[in-house]
Amino acid sequence: MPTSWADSISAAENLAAARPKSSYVPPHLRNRPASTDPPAQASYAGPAASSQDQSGYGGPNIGGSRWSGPRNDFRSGYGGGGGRGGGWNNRTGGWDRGREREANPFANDDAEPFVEPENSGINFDAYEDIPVETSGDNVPPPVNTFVEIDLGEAVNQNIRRCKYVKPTPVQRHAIPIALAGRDLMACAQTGSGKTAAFCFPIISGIMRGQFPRPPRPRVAFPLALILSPTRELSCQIHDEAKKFAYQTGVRVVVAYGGAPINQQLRELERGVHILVATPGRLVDLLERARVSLQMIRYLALDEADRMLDMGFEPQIRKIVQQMDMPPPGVRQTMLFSATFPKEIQGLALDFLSNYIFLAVGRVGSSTDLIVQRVEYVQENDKRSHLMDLLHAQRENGAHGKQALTLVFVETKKGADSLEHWLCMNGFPATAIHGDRTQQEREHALRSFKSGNTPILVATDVAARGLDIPHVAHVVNFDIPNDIDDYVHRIGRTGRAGKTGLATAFFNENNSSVARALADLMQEANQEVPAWLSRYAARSSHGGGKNRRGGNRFGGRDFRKDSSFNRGVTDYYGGSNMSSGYGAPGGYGAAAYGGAGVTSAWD
DNA sequence: AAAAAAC
Repeated sequence: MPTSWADSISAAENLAAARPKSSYVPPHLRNRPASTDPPAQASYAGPAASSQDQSGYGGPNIGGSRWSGPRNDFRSGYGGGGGRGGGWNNRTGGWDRGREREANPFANDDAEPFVEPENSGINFDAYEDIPVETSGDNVPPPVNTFVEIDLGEAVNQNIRRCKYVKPTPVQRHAIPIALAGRDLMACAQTGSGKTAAFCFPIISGIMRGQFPRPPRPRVAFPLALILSPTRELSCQIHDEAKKFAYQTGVRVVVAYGGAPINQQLRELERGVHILVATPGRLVDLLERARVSLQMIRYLALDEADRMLDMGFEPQIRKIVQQMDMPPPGVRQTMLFSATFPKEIQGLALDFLSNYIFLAVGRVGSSTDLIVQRVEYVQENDKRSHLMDLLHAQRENGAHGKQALTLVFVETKKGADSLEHWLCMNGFPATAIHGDRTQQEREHALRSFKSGNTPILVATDVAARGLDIPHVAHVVNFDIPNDIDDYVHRIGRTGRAGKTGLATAFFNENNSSVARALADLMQEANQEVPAWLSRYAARSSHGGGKNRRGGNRFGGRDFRKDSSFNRGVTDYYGGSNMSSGYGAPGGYGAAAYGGAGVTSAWD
């Protein structure tokens, strides 16, 4: 009986030699010339395995629990050999044809409307000193290159297609941890490359692993679940994951609210390995019994602190603890959060098993890539001041296109009225916020990304995680009351090692964040206006919620606190602190490639 | 106080 894809491969090759017209060929071998014959009986778990062979979750470290018991009831496999629905290839007739029909997710990458200015190569130096801290039991050592991690040829090829040259700090540490099968609590911000950090190990694990067939048709049994707080973020993770999984045979499906559910249901019925979802829609699908979590082996929660802020905790706990998802230890869980407050610590305790803690220093604010400006602007002068800024940068556009400007406001109403006002005054603006329909939201985002509408007015729906290349300028028209939101907002520019500009309109209404703002700017080596320092000194109620006590990280491993001591001496093993990439000789300049090379910063 | 999210 095949126990892994590797075994399946040799079995398939033997079969191919004997019966060239009707052999099963594992998906990742199918670009081999000799293996292009149509499979007669595609099976996800292996070649024509009998139902007796489908033994539970099968992992070596999982035996003994009810989750690994023999399953005799699986019929309709991922390969789509039997049953209606539930399979992969009911529509396309076979793996190969399915693969041919897989849209090329890289197709639009060359259609960029923007021309890179010269000398815009990635500023890797800016990341050299990003501090990284790990702690936990037997932490796998970090890697320095993608080559060291063998993710398989198909994934390696996708890494090249993505033009990733070297892993980011969070990837260097998180990928080996995840590949070792360990649970992970990572404090890292968007922009740190974490999407790839959790996608690569999941894809690799699904390719290598052996899984039972889905037990029922018309119900989706994903092997991996990725939860994220906003619809747009889910879309973005889905788009990226499809690139990483291109031609691996691993199928990625996204489900989120605001969009017609029927199309999502059809996609799910065609088979799904990795499901990316927002919590609300997923709960809906679970209650309709169209998705089952009983085969989940990988769970990733992105922007966990944001999800809790948004009141998702009940839904998340329902999904993770009250449906049919395997418990911690059986599944592998990765929890990503920009900060590590009590509530997240609680989730970590409940969702993770003997996890490794990983903290990566702040990206957006701690580098010099983003020039931060604060200007004193009275409430009534904000619009005309914004107009001045927009006029001033009109000349900066290339090829008749204006540089992209993202304007953050506090309220949905404010977003509507500012968009309207800009348009009335001849500025090509659009807006995105939670009261717009999903269609409007996606249209606004596309129009902005393409440069057709180079001004986007947004609420915090767009503050976190969204990766919009080429945003030259972020304007905090209204300064958020939470300095973390400010950090996330300005992080929409200065992406992928490019420089960016962030301007904030400050007045009396913002005095409560004056201190935090001044400190943050100082930490990022920005010029702090004297008047802001005076505000900061005046409202010196420091030590507020967002003071981090000089910690450059979003949080620390609370298990190391003396108050969290369960009497297990040295159980959590050593703590490693590594600053930057270590030996400078480790990275030849040649590795960075020429101009236009992008890194794996997401 | 506002933002986000299922129908």
